[in-house]
This record gives sequence, structure tokens and C-alpha cells, in this order.
Amino acid sequence: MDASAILERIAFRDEPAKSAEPIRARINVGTAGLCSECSLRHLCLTVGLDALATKAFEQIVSARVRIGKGETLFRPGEPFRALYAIRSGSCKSVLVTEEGREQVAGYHMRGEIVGIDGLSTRFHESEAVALEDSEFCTLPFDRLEEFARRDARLQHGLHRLLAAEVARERNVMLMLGTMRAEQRLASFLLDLSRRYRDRGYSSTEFILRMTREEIGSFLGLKLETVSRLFSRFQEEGLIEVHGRAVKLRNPAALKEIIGQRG
Amino acid sequence: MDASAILERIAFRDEPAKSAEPIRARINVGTAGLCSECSLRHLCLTVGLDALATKAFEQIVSARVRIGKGETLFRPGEPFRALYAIRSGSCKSVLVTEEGREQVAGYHMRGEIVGIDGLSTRFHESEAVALEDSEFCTLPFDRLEEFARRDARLQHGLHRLLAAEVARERNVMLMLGTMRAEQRLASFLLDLSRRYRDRGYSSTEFILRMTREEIGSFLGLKLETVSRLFSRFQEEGLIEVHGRAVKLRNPAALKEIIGQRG
DNA sequence: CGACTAGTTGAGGCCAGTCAATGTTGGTGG
DNA sequence: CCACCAACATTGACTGGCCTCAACTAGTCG
Repeated sequence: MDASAILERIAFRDEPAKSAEPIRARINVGTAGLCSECSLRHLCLTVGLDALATKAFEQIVSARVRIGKGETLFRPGEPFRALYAIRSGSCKSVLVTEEGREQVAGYHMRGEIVGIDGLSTRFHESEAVALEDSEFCTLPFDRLEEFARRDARLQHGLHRLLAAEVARERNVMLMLGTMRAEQRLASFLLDLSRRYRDRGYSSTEFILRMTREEIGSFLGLKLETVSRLFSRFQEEGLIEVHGRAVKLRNPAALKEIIGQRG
Repeated sequence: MDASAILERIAFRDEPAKSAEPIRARINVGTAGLCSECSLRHLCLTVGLDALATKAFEQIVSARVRIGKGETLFRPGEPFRALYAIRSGSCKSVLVTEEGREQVAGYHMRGEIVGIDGLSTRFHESEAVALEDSEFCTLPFDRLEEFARRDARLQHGLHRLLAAEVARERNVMLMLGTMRAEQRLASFLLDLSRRYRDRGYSSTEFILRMTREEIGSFLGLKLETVSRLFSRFQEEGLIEVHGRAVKLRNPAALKEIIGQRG
């Protein structure tokens, strides 16, 4: 089987969908291979690679996937074949246990990489759902590994990527384990703020892509609690909220809230 | 600087200790290099390596560290140089934030590998504290990376190790985000049970190495709550507790508790 | 023995969950 | 354009689970 056939298999996700509704993922093979011109290359795995290596890296990133809002990029139980770099849009990752316990494990925006959850068992364990129409670059993992064996810089990048995921989850653990509701929400807002800033957007004004329920699930709270806290923060002049539009009026005060007693 | 000098630097931790009390870590260089005979080789990074590669791997594992109960293997802020395989004993890892927020992030026993927390920033972000006198094999990370570039099996093993840590933390997230106190404790006990079983110990009778406070910190609960739950589980005939000695009398019922409603 | 740490148990309070009613928004079709 | 509907969001009243504070007990080590 040649490379393009493998890529088609990956791109078209040839295993049967586990769920009733069809996956309407579409693919643009033609537009692939532009890492060296990608505005996100300083956020992606190409960090640390020189121009030549980036060109070589483009050979790996040979497929793009577009999915619509609410559609899934991968589902629990599906074989793990690739990581996905978010080229545009955003997604959430959702954990589901046998007993039906469900939790939003993360919220990911452009320039970030999702799919690591499948690396441990070689099957995806979580679900990635687009929160808006989104586009992803497919990074076939076996080819990444091969590249990493030849290039220590990419190896480093890959390790750092995995380690960053560990670090991110550790922070979530800390939040869930030690913070009270208002601290969790403040922490969530400041985290978003920082990440939007890193991407060149406003750090004080942004649109939430998640519902109150999804935010609550991520923060270990109920949607009513989240809603109440938004209202309270607004009353206290910390933020302005109109539905999903949020403006941070006093980030310093939010930071202070997080620092308060155990 | 030759290899043994590097190892000495690692072993004797030449950077100044951040805390008042001295680190009394001792080292046995002489006993290193026995991976091929180690009873834990099927749990360690050597999984998947053949005899020859395991022999080669021994060259990497060139130092052992012994530390006493309550002493630290590494501290936040220290440069990351190596991963540590627990050869005997156990340890906890503790997260500390700037604001003094503190949480036990994990409990690790023999055959497990700690220190991954330093990989992201190249500085350790958590503290590893021995819960009993313990012995660790030092795996210098640069040499691991070098080996992984030459041997795809070790590369796989390393990736799986990192991915397993991601998966472990995801489970902790789920626990902290969706479970009530009794479910968290049940989940904790069954997790220990499984891991002791995997190591050839009894899965129903074991000694806790952590205090109630440490367990509580890990589970996002207060020590009083943990204590009360132990008592209640005992009243209900689920377990027997005498201080830190625990006997699971009805693991199935513990499993059921976890499965209960949201 | 006394000091100390770890653990247990009780009483009461508060934070967040639960249940429920109402308001708002966005998409669809007449 | 508006009516309608479903999904999302807000707000209130009440409940309950876990925390807080506190007293007491059981080991442990000098």
C-alpha cells in the first residue's frame, strides 16, 4: 500500500462509525503541505525545526480534515492513527466511562494538538467534538515517530507535546482538587484569556464556544452554578457577560480570587 | 566531563537544596546495571526489548538512589535530568502552586516511573517524597532519548510511558470532576487493589502508606471526611480498617458504589 | 512518662447541588 | 416577516454533602 492510499484510509476513516449519526467529515488533500507558510507554525510541532526540516515535515502533514459544528473528529474505541493539529476552529474532548459517567476533559483552540488520548492503548479513549466548523491537519503518528528517530529536534518537540499535556492535566487536577467554584471559574476565564492572547486575539474580550453545561462539566460544577457565578462576577464588576460574549473588566481581581485561602 | 562524573553530579544532586533540611540521599553505583535480572523488567521501560537490547539498556541505568522515608527525590524548581524507576518502596508526588495551594497528585509504587513532571519545562514542577525507605533507578533522560532514536521499541515504550501518565491523570480528573466522596474513596481502594495484584501482592489486604490527610489531598477531600468514610465502609461490611491496614471484604460492592448515579 | 503525630467522632454551618419556573436566543417553516 | 419550537440560560427556594471547628483517643518515640 503506498503512502497516498494510507492517507486516504486515514482521511476517510474507513472503520465503521460506532454511533448512529453519520460522520460527514470532508477532506482537502490538495491543500496540504504548507507548514512553512502556516501562521501557526510557531505553536505547532514545527517549533524548533529549521526551514529545511519544516519542509520535510510537510511531507508528513498530508491531509486535512474539515468537520462541522457538533461533529466528532474521533470517538472512543476508534483505532489511534494520528494526532490532529487544529488549523481553525475549536473542539472539546469528552471522557466517557463504562458507567456512563461523562466529563469534558478539555477545550482546545487553533494551534493546539488533540488525539494524544489514543497513544496509550492505541485506541482513542475520549471523543473530540467540534464546537464550531473546524479544520484539522492530520499527523499520522507512525510517520511522526519515524521522523522523530531521524531528527532529535522533532523528538524533543514530540516529548514536549506529551509533557505539556501531562502538565495541563495536572493543572486541571489542582483546580478540581483544591479550588472552590468561584476560583475554578476565575481560573477558567484567565486560562482562556491567556490562550487567546497567545494567538493574537484580545485577552479581555472573547466569545465562549462552550455552553454553560460544558463549562460546568469541565470545572466539575453544575450549569446553574456556572450561570450564577457569571451573574455574580458581573454584579461585582469583574466581568461583563452577554450570553457567550465575555469581557474581563478586572483580571487582577480574578487573579486575586484564585489566590484566596484554601 | 566523562560519564561517571555526570552520573555523580546527578546522583549527588549538586545544586543547592531549596529547603532547610538536608537531603540525605545515598547512592550505590556498584549495584547498577541489572535490568536483565530485575524482577520488575516486565513493568519497566524494558518492556518490549529483547535480551540484547535490555543489556544495552542497562548501560543507561547506571545509578541507583536510596532515600529514607519522608525524604525527597526531587523538588520543584530543580533541573530535570532523569526519570526514576521505583525499584523498591513507594512515593507520593505533590504539586505546589505559587499561592501555596498544595495537592497530592499521585501515589507511586515499585515498578512505576516518576519524574515526568519535569519534562515539559526541563525543571521539576512537583515534589516526590518517599513514603517509606525506597530505592530508585536513575534513567538520565538525554540518554533515554538517544537510545530511543536508535531503537523504535524503546521509543514506543517511552511514548507509551508518557501516554500512560496522561491517561492516569485523566482518570484522576474524572474522579475529581464527577464523583462524590464515597465514590472517590472506593475508586482509590480499588485502584490500589488492582496495582497490588499486578505486583503479585494480595489484592484484598494491604497497608496504606499514606496518612488520611494525604489520601484526602489526593481525593480532593478533607482528612475528617476520609476518616468518616473508612468508618462507614467498615460499618457497612465493605472493608475492615485498623489504622493503615485495610482489608477489602466486598470489592464488588465498592465497584457498585462507583457506578451509582451522577 | 510526656510530647507529638495520626486518627476518630461529634455538632453545626455553608457551599454547591437539586428541583422548578421563567426568560432568552436562534433556527425553521409558513 | 412573524410564529413557533427547541436549546440554552437565568433565577429562586430548598436540600444535603462536605467542610470547619473542636474534643478526644491511640500509638510512637525520646
